[in-house]
Amino acid sequence: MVLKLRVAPNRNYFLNFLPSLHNRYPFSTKFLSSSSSSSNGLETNNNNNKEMDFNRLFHLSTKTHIAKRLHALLVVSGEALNIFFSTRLVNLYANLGDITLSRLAFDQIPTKNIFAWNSMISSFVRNGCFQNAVDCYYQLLTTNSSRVRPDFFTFPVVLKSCSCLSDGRKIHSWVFKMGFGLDLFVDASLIHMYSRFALVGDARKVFDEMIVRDLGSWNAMISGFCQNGKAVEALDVFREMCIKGVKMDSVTVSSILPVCAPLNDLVTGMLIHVYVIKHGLEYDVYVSNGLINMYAKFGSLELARNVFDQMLVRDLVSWNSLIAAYEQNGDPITALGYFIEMKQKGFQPDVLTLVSLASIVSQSGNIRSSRSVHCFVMKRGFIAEDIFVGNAVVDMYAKLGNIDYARKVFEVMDAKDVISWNSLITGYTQNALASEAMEIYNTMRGHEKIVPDQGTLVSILPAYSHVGALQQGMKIHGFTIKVGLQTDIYVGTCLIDVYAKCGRLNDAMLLFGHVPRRSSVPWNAIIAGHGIHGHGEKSLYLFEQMQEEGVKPDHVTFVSLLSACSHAGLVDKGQQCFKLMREKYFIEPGLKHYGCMVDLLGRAGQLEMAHEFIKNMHVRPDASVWGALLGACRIHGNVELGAIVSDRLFEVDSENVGYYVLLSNIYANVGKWEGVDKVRSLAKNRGLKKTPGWSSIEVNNRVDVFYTANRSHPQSEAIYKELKVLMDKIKNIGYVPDYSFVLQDVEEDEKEQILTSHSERLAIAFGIIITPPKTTIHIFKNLRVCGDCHNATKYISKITEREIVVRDSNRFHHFKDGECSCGDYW
DNA sequence: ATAGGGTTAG
Repeated sequence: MVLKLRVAPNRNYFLNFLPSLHNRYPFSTKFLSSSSSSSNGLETNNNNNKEMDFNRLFHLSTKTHIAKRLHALLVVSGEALNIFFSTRLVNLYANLGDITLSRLAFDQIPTKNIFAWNSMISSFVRNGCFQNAVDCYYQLLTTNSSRVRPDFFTFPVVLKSCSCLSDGRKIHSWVFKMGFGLDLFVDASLIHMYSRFALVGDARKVFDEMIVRDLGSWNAMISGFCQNGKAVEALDVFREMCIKGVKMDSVTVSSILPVCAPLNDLVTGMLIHVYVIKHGLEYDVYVSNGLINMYAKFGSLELARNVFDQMLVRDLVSWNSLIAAYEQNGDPITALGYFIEMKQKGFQPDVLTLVSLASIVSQSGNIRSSRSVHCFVMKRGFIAEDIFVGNAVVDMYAKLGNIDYARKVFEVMDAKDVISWNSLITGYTQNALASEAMEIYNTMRGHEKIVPDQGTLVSILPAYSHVGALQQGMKIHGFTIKVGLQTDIYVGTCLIDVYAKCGRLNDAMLLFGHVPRRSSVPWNAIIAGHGIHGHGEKSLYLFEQMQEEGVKPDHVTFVSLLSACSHAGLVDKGQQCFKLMREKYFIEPGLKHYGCMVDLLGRAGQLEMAHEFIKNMHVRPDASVWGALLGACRIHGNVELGAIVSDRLFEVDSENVGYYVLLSNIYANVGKWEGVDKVRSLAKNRGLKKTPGWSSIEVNNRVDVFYTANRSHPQSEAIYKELKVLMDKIKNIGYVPDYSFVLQDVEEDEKEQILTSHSERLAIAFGIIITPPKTTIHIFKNLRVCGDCHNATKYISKITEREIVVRDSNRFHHFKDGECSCGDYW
């Protein structure tokens, strides 16, 4: 049967009559020779309409299998060798995303002209095969035919595919030698290429040497600056372009929009939006996506959402941008809603979606969802491939407090950059695992390629503050000066915190004088620093000064301030601050503020008032609030209220051993041993173990740690001997052991032994042995300092004529000449 | 039949 094509074939013809051909292989020359004469061959109408018919077929080929049938048809009709059609096939397959077939079609062309070469090269580029594109270009250069030379069309594509700078420079010199340098397209590509390798200077040089420029040239230069973070230069070129009367288009707009936020220039952004609406550019997805991102960065979620709603066509970037907009503005619930909607609309999440998703999960604190995100990411192998996703997952687990998982993911990642390390270090610091943070930081310093940045310092410094590692902190201080980060407010603030928490308040103050202080961040640190040293009046003074300098206090400022008041016993001032916070600065108190207030009233002995205060709270009190009141009950020996409070406390947190210890303290203090037993068995039944108390001291760049009643330290014997001598001496001048701090119901001499082996005393004795006379001793204790140790230390400071600075989990105690800076109020 | 310049991240 012979088919005669009297009319141009349509889509149905294509689909219904050609499957057998397609199955037999589109490129076979055997098939070609047999088909031109034999039974199942096709005859095309050999008239002048032939080309038009194939043109239609090219247009109809929207899927690879249809394209293959067209290819087969070309073969059987003897047109496969036609250079026009075969070149179009190369492009057709490439546009359908099948670069292998495209390449095959190209290879089948016996005599390739420059059109064919250009098509092949650009096909590679369109499919992201940049190396193949460059290889193909070099192949073109070495081809025998002297007629086939690169032309104006060749260079733009090749430049786009340069994966390294040396290729780019080589091609630039070719362009120059062959005289293609004055072409608008070629020059725009050169500008683009140099910008991609962060050589904006070279790009600018090409731009400046251009005699004629079109919109594409301006766009290339503007985007070159934008993508290298040179926002000001980008806007300058943009303005110059406007002055020259060149009208911007959607490409200009989508390049320039991302620099509005870094420049904090919402006005320019909105003016561009107006222009966009006026010229109907909003129907371009790039433009609308750019607008969504810009508004999101300014926190204008409604405007971002408006742009999104008005879009006729949305792509993955639109969805990602909207999801990230809500996620980054602290609304994970809405963000998650859009993620679900996006999936319902059939969009496949990509790496950027997952980065947002990980943050959504950590913000909403949902541990179960974190597992599914992790699985999702693993299934696609993203963790190994994409540093961004891996880091986001590490960060997610760290923020959820699941630091072991964070560590596991970190270790599975193939490639790690400085952010990966920072995320893990921050994870450890924020979960109060300072020594692990320090260990990771030290490992990181072992990798030469990883250079610590601002984020690294901000992640490790709080660990040093936490354990009082002054010398390590000072090392970092030196480093910041070396790399020019000493004026960075975040690093500066962390250093202020380190000095303050290591007992060097003067140094902290000195540093405060050198850090830019227009933001509340350094103020909060220095106010808190004075607070933990018991200098409440100074904190209040600094707060006054802050207001005078026009710096707006935030909720952290008030936490620092209120806790400063509570440490110094400034009850009235504290209450005034609390009032000021709400009435002048319209800050609603959070749990931390309430906790400070309860602490403030409770320590001052206003237990009932504190209790009333809790009852009137606007939010549900958590363990820290009840814990503050329980602590006050301990100080003032109020057993009845203590029992009531602990009931409330164990309702919200039954896991924290510290509170059981506190309650048993209250009972032990008044000799109610049955109460002590009850609490102890309660804690035991719940499987809780007492946190071991330890104290540390940093001498000569090393930190020695002492555990209560432990004799494993190499100088243990000398330490206990020294303690014996000290105890005898201070008893002579009036020290009387206070056995109420001993929880065990044992004989008196045993009680004294227990008190003497408290970790802070071991550390102090060690300090006295190892440092020269009259040196100040700095001790760090992980729990609160024991009342009897506090008393003993006062006497020790007197007889040894030493200053002893003890930092416990709550505040500082400066012992000097038989007195403590806290005035026994803590 | 072939060409340049564009949006999202930890």
